[in-house]
Amino acid sequence: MSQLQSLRGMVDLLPEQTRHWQNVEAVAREHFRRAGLEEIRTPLLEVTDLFARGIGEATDVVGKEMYSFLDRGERSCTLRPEGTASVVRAAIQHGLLSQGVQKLWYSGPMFRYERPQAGRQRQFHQIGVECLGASSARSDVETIALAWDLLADLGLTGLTLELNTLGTADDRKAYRNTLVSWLEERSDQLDADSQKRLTSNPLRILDSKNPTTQALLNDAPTLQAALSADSASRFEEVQRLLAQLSIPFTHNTRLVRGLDYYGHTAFEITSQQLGAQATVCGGGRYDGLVQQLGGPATPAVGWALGMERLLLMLDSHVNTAPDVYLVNRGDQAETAALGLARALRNAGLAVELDGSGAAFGKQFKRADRSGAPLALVLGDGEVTQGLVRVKPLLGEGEEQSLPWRDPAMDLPELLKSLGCH
RNA sequence: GCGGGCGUCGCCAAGUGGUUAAGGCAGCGGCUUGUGGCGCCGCUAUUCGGGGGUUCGAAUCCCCUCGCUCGCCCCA
Repeated sequence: MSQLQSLRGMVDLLPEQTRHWQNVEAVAREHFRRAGLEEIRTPLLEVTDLFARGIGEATDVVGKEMYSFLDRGERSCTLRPEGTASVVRAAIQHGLLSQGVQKLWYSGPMFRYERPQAGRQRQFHQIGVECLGASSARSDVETIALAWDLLADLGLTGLTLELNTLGTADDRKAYRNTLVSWLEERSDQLDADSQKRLTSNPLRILDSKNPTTQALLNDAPTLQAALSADSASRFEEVQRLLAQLSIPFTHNTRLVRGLDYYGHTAFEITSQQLGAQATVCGGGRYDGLVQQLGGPATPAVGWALGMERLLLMLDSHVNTAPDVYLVNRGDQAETAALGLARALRNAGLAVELDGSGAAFGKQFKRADRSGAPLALVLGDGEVTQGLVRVKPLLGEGEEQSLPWRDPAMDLPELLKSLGCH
């Protein structure tokens, strides 16, 4: 293929898509504003060590999916594969954590070197929320509710909130041992992948998609049973508060997280519409991360949602029709139209200026297709008379001629008739 | 990293060894410098993702390669 094209898994967003993106971003921003969150923007490129220490050396994300390279100063750099580590790094670096609870949101591209498929790209985009410094079950639920309400407001239906607790690091360690010994006795019934995970990452076996493995797991010991009393009652509280807010959820005891920093509350919001990559939003509590990255012990909870996956589910129609379509033809008219379009735009109208100089008939066809409710018609005749014709395009309605000679002088009347103030 | 499916114009798509590569949509021009959503006419692929091979002859068969796509894995 000699044609230049984008790198595998790196996708262009054309106008047809960017309209939808902007819509989602605007709704999200509004929800964040109401919830008292502020935006943080961090670099796309970070020191590799940040992710190795933050996400976990043993995870797939760090182990085989990062875009890492040496820069000209021989530093190992990595294109961020997720947002949380960077946000935490920035909060530590700038002393934000000594200024009370930090409620932050971010959005932007993330990079993971994976085989692309439905809902999965190498450059993908997340919108995320991090709440640093809050430890209560209430803050977990407030954070979850923010995600839930945002998705609902975007018009998404058929979503499931899956909830679980991962307990404390000690809880997981204890559970890991019981699970491994239980599974080892039955390792002949496990699929090949899961047998491998028995040593590398046993908890991942819980969310295996292999049906026979899943069937086997029905009788396996649960993390639930291995929970300390504190962890268990904390989880009870989270569930109670969600019920209080009438947010439906299912307790999925097999829900685990791929990133090492999660503990206690973990959740995913999933949809059947998405194919294999069903999770549109995922997150949870990560009380140990800040300290692990060299900051003060700070409890935290957050989530991230995948823009591409979200947009796969959205079939909204965004109206991009201009307010008026300016039909113009003739030497004087074409010059005058340029000035009129500019003046109207500066007054706040969306004006599509036909630049073709084509026959009036052609221009009217385009005016119709543009979806504009009104056409303004300017020919040399109008210009000499100091007029512009205003013609309704949708339905019937009278065409009228309005005076227009100089934008600064005559615009108010014209605008008024166009429905502007 | 492993498996399946697919690659003909910006989009959809016919063609499955015989040679001028259908058609539709969109676009552009014209009928129509003066009123549209309709209609009619014309233009828009020296080429079938790329390279090599078989053949008198290839978009059609073979090999390699690139890409897309779906699933595993992983995750948002």
